[in-house]
Amino acid sequence: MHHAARDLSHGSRPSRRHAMAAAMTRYDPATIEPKWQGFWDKDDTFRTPEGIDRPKMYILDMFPYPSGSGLHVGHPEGYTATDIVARYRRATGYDVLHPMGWDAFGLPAEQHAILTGTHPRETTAKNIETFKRQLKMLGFSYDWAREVDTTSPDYVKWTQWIFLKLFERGLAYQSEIPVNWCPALGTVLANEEIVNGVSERGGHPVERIPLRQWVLKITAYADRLLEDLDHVDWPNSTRIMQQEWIGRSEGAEVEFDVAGHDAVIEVFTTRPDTLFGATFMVLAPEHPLVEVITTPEHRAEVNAYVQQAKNKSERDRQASKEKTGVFTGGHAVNPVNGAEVPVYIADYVLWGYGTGAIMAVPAHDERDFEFAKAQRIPIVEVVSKTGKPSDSPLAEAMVEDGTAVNSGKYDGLPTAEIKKRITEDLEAAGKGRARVEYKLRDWIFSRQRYWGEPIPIYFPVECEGDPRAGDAHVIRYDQPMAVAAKELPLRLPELDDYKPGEDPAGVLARARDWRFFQRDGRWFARETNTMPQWAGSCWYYLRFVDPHNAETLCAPELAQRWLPVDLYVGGAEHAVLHLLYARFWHKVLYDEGVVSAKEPFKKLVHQGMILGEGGQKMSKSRGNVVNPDDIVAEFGADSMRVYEMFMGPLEATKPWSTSSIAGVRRFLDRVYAVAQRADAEARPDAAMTRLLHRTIRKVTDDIEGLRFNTAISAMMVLSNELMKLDQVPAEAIEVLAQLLHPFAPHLGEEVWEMLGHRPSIQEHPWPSYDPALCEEDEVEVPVQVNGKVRGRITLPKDASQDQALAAARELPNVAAQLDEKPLRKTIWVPGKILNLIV
RNA sequence: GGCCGAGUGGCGGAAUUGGCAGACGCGCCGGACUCAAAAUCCGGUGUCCGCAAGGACGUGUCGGUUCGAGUCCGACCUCGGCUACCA
Repeated sequence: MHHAARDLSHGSRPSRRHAMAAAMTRYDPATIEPKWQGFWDKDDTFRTPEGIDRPKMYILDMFPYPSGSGLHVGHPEGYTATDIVARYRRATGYDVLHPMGWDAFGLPAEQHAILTGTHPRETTAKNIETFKRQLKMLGFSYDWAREVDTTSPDYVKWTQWIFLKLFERGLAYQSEIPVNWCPALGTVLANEEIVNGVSERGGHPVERIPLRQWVLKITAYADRLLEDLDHVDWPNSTRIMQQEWIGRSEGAEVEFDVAGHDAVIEVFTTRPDTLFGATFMVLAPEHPLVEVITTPEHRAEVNAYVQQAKNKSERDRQASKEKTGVFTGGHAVNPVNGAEVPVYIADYVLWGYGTGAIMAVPAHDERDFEFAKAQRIPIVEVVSKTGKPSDSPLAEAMVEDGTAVNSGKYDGLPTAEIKKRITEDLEAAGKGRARVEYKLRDWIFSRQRYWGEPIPIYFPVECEGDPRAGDAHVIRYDQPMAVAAKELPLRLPELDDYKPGEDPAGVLARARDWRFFQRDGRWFARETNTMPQWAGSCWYYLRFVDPHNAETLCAPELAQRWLPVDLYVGGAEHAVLHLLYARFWHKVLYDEGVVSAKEPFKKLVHQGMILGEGGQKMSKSRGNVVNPDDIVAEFGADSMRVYEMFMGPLEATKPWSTSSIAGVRRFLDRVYAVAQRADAEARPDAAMTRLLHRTIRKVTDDIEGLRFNTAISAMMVLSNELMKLDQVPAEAIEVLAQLLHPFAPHLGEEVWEMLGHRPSIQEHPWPSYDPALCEEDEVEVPVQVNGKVRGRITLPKDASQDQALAAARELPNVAAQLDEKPLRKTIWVPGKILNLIV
């Protein structure tokens, strides 16, 4: 244990007499919590140290979107967890970076602006103020000098700077692509922002129209994003989700000549080994060859199907799993055997993946099997488990590996082998080659909104007069030009009206004075799209490292000092999108030389959801929302913090219980009460010494393992034992205060001060334990007969089997059993159990 | 349908490596203090049988491995989250 921490030389030394004589004061969080929050502010207790001689620890929360409704009880869960680790690490000699900021661009403030005319900037500032007040009220040890706000011009400048780097590297490009246009929201949505065919926010219908968009080439980083998942300490489920999202698959592209046309249908398949079983082909309805190969007698039917597929919303496509499609009348030639197979169109083939066309092998693909059944297309088995073709027709698709059959010269080869051989042969014949496909698509990066970062690009304008006056003009979108870095940030124009218009160019298109400008006598037009909300959160962890740097987004030596983030805590809902986008930008910045760590977040933990009292999701409509302001007013911030950590494992979903938080408050009341009885003369006896050491060990280990619920339980046990003492050793209270302070920092500081020490408690070294003092001299060991406990014996901790057996024979219960039957076997696990088999 | 996770008292949960199931807290019951109540403190509290000593049963279900299973293996049931025609 650290003896320096017991220096009682200054301040009032609490004596037993003193404590007994003075009237006991009640624990009053409403007084002590503001007191210590004021002290921390004045003392600058949580400023991030700037030296480099001590080990560093970067502990980060997913920063919140400051919504109008203020903090939810779910927020403090993760924030308390990281705060405990931050305070614990400071006390154990680390330089800690623990910052907080605001992901403040976003639709709600803009929607509010549309309704009320209030500028989103004002709404956002007000909401930030509320959030910050609430976070301060909870006593989190953030270094507020590093606060960042993604909407501040200073921050936007660097978000735009990163965009320019992406543009320079060819990773940001424009594309005229069918996008998810949501008329109600007046914007385009990313695939991820659509759930069940309607917008994630608001549930509005979404239609697909072709529009010019900015797209980020995240697919160029697919392999690195995949491979580096092996080097992060993340929840397995999250790594799997990212792997599946990236969706790498190895296969081959194969060319099928179209019979009677000078055209080729290119397909991607992961099963080139099943080529001999390809009994038909399917094109996506959007495939350009549909026009070419459709025969006159099928044209009407095909056109109708294409039209129907176009009108079908994503939701309708998903609603039915039934395989529909029509025959085009065209045929294609299988390159391995020259067979002519019919070509269909069907909407189960997606235009956005692979080549938008497949070779269909009904015998070995469930979807093709269903389609073939519906269309009465022959099914040819080319893989079998036994190495021989089946006697009866297949009842379902056989999708597993096996041995090739009905495949000409490849018969008898195992699946892996024929895949390789057939791909090589196709390549030699110029009819195919190995190919890797990803589910991951490039990231549609533009939004037609106001409250986002303007994309720092402009275009030449061909115009006879003044485009601001509405004179006819042509914007040369094919000649995008980067805004000069020294002109950043490119600020948003002021508007009177934020309503989305019918113009898919976005709200900013209406700000003509902003949009058009003249330079050297020529007109130019700014990009009117803004960035999606993800942009700011892609790199905020980096800005926290060097938040006020005006020269660069983050000095490389500081990035080197602090990155990667050692512990990142946030909701599982960001398992894919935010975490994948941030990793992508990080890797670009790595290539750019800004950061030297390959991955931004080393260890990641998702806190679980907090449900309402009844076990239901908290929601306004259920009326079961718990407001942190109310809880703090009634029980105090420390009770709220300790309760949220005591509810259960950090990662678990768990229901709120107001009577349980009252129990936690009683625990803190008792700590405060017993602290007033601290006696500097009293010494802990052997049993208390052992308990102290064991508690230090348990709490230390549990904090490191993020098992806060069991750490709190151990401290409750300690305080219960201290309550029983007539004379309470001050050194025991010191230990309790130190162990408790990361969880209940205000009470920790208060007790520390009551003991006569100078604040802050976290500047005093964390207590250490002696493993030898944790051990009992004697252990109580259960005695089993035939696996059932029949009694207990108390033995020295290193007792032998013979000693144990002798002691066991003394137990009447055991002796009776042993008298009846002979002892056949003895199992002795020292210190754990004695099991006698009779 | 696929993937991931979880099923333990009235409730939240504990048991980190196969070794006393139910730590700690809530709730409930009893007691002390009080004229009384609240607060606080003390004791009890898995279920069943028993006056008791004690015994039987018990970690979603069924089976297996083991001296011994909440923990390991196999099959299944239920709940939650994510995902959903990616060739």
